Amino acid sequence: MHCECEHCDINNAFYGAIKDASVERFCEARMEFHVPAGKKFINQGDEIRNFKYLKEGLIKLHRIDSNAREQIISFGRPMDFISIQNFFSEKYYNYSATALENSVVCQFDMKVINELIRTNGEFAQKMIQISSMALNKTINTGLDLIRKTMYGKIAGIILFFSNEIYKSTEFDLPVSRKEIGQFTGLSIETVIRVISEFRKDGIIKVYGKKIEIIDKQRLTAIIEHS
Amino acid sequence: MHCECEHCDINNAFYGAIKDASVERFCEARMEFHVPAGKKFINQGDEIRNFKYLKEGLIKLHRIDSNAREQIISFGRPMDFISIQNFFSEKYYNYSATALENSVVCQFDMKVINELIRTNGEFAQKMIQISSMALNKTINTGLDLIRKTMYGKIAGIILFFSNEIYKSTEFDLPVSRKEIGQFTGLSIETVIRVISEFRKDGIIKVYGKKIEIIDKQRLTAIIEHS
DNA sequence: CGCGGCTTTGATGTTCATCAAGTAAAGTGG
DNA sequence: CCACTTTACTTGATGAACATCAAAGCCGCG
Repeated sequence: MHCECEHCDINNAFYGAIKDASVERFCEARMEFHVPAGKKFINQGDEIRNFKYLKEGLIKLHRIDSNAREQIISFGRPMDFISIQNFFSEKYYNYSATALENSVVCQFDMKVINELIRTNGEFAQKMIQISSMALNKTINTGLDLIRKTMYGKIAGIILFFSNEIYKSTEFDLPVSRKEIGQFTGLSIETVIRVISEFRKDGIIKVYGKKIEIIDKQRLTAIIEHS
Repeated sequence: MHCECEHCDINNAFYGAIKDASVERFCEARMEFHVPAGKKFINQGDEIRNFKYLKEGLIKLHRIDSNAREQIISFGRPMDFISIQNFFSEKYYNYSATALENSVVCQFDMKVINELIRTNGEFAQKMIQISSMALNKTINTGLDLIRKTMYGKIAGIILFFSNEIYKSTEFDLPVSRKEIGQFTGLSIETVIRVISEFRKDGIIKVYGKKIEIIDKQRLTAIIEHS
């Protein structure tokens, strides 16, 4: 049987550490499945049985906070490791994962990953590096969210989708106003009001979910000085 | 030469993975130094040359945010890995570290750590686990801080020092009102006002830096419901 | 059709920052 | 040792940032 992993993007970026024979083993332990937009595929409280990463699509990681409010932790893109957050330190997921767009998820048995870490030093190093990057990113985005005003927060998430996800000044928002609120910590109404103000000020154009950025420089300035 | 690491707390919790001969090597690569309270021993922008952990004392990790404001990221306790945050993914520190109490820091050369990860699977696994726990903790405390009201935030930090650091209902705050503001995202005046209110309501007693918790239950309730 | 969820706008009130002013404590130089 | 600055702390007054409540339009879906 031919192994598809050899041609996978992930392989080049990450499994480069795994040589020849190991790739075969890895491949066999792999399972790939499609998740339609809107479907939740990890439930907060689920036992962690395997290691998942996102091959294609867009997802959100979210949880119920101590006040029983839904809260979005982060967005996941292709190449992101979905399970990294507490895979190695907890027994149960303390967050849920839901697809925002049709997505493809790959997963491996825990044992295979753990064995690789123990037996393949290069692999272990890569893993630590990725975990470290994730921590770093989380700290930065988290800390930034604390201090910014509502304008800075909304400008930030618009530019995030524009720059990081869609690489275009015109795109369909993959999240509802409510979800933007859940991510930024703002109420729905505040989210809507800020978006409306940006529209009235000619910074963006809005057609329902569709956003067109008119004055990117001003959006950036709002973030900086907020 | 006799190796002191054998009797170090850290050794039991972490270096248990390192057997016999390796401990010697580890020990030789180790450097230990004292940091007096108030002294900054890592500067944001410094090159990362070695791996540090806190042996004794209390420190803060802090940074200058995008608005040139000082911001406290987290507090570090004995057994905490100071360098974990971006040791494995960045070349320069993106945060500073300052001692809040007289502290003792141990450090190792990067090469030794990296070599151990590559050659000692068990060590690598421990490292990933610790990194994962740090990420997990950061996410939880960070996300919690976003949503809470000023009462919840202040109650939270008081209970943090009481429960996690000093294990007592009576202790000297190791941070100024200003630093509490830098950690919680509140202004100094707000911090002071909330502390005053807690005092007037008979929840705590305050003598300058000294805090005595009178009604712990109520403090906890404030956090929960805030 | 009617129902529920998402969106929008307005009115109102709470939470919090900022400005201003003053006190206390602690170091600094003569 | 005292005048002197500096730093931490405190309180009040004011306004800005934001949540909440209420009402209504829109849209997809059974």
